[in-house]
Amino acid sequence: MPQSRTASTHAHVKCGDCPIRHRAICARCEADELEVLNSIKYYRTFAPGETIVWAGEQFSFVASVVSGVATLTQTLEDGRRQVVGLLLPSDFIGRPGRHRSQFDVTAVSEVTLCCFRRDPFDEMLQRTPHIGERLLEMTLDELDAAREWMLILGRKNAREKIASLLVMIAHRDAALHMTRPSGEVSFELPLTREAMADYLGLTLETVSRQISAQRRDGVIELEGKRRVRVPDFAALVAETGDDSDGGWID
Amino acid sequence: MPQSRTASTHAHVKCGDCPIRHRAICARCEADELEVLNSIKYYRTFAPGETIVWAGEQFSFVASVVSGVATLTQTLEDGRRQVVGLLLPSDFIGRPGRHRSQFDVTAVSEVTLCCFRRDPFDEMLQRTPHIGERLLEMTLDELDAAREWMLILGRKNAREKIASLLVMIAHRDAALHMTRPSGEVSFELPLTREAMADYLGLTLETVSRQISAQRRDGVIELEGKRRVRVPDFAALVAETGDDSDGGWID
DNA sequence: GAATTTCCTTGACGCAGATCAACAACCCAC
DNA sequence: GTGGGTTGTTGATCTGCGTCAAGGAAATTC
Repeated sequence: MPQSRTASTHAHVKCGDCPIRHRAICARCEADELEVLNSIKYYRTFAPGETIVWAGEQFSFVASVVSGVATLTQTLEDGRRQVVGLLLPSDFIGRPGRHRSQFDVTAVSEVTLCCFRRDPFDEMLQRTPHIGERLLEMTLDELDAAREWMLILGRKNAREKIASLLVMIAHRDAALHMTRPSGEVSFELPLTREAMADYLGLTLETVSRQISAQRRDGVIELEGKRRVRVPDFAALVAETGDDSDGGWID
Repeated sequence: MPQSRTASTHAHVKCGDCPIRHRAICARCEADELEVLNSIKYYRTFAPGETIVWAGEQFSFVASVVSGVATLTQTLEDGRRQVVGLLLPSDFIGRPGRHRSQFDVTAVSEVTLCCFRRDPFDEMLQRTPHIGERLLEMTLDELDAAREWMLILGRKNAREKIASLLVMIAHRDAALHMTRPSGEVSFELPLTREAMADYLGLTLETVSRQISAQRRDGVIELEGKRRVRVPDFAALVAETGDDSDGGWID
């Protein structure tokens, strides 16, 4: 896995009531644009399992995830499903010039979005080239993440896949508190066994078995079904088959 | 697979001696910028198997592929390898703000690049926002392609994977002549069996067996080892397991 | 608090694809 | 020509994970 990524050099806008920072909007534009942002935004909440956008659907807004977890999925005609992206708080939905979604966007937990109406947002983009640059940067991060996931899907065995997923979630979780995971780590698993399976190209039974195996081997501990405690993060990373812990970014 | 993608609405620059169109550079800027482009470009050729950029290496240029085929690859510490992207003629290497490659870029056949020196290219980008928009658009195309490939890697069986690869190559091949594949189609396979395996998350033996099987079943015909004739393209598409032939773009 | 539903775990078994191995076809060097 | 390297094909065998099946734990509904 790539060791170091281009670190983002500037902070991101925190607007109005959102507890997250809007990564799409660079801080250099903050003073001028926050007012515009606040005037065109509204919140929407989706229940677990609810579809946020269907594949092929035109979407009338762009949005940041404020809380909750959503997935991007593709489905084969016979129902086989693949999660191709996770949307966690501060992730962005919708792109300029992409008026239709390529994938189903589905809420996994209860999801709150901070939506911006499309047309005014696009206008703001025209006037504010920094935001376009920031969007390109975020898109490149997503592209890197997708390509890392291709390695996981194509070449790792079930045990390595589970470890890789846990490491990724731990990284994303730590990033929210501006830290990096190390030593003892503990986090919430935001996905069902089935969603994990769909992300990793496995069946839910295999996911369950591998989690049990890692638990037996002392690599992880479970508190309930969803809370994971990792006594030694380096040991979990060693299970991934990578030569480093990857550079999962904010 | 996504059915229709955002079609690019404008043509792309054909500069100097390059037989390809530079997709990164939008035609609206052509008049002003062609001169700059031609003043900062040079050609480089790489032999089959030669590494163009190592993962983690700083690169001093951005480039378009003029001829030949290159791969983006990732390798696990024990040598398992995954191709995470194909670079075909007119594809672009390097991104603003991404000064290091995340992946190994390797020539598969003899590859000629049209390189632009990095600093003047970045300056031109500053002055010409259209190019930035075009780069974002291309990056989004790559992201969509990567996510489609995640479905192939995670959820398709060997036979469907082979069919999907052949369909993709046929689409890319046809796009060079501004057509879409249909009816009888014939094209060159630019990859070895091993490279195909590394792209599809299979072994080379399985690739060979599945190609033989499709040949036995009359879905494809081989002329030599590398030239493929598809008597009925729709029949090949039906082998992919998708509900449509996907929208592989230019 | 009983019934239903959702989510998870574990076992038994089979198969698609990996692995190991032999060989064929073709290239280039000399 | 001959020899050696690269690439591709095919067969035999093994195995990791999918499939099918049963049941447990916890939340939700009535």
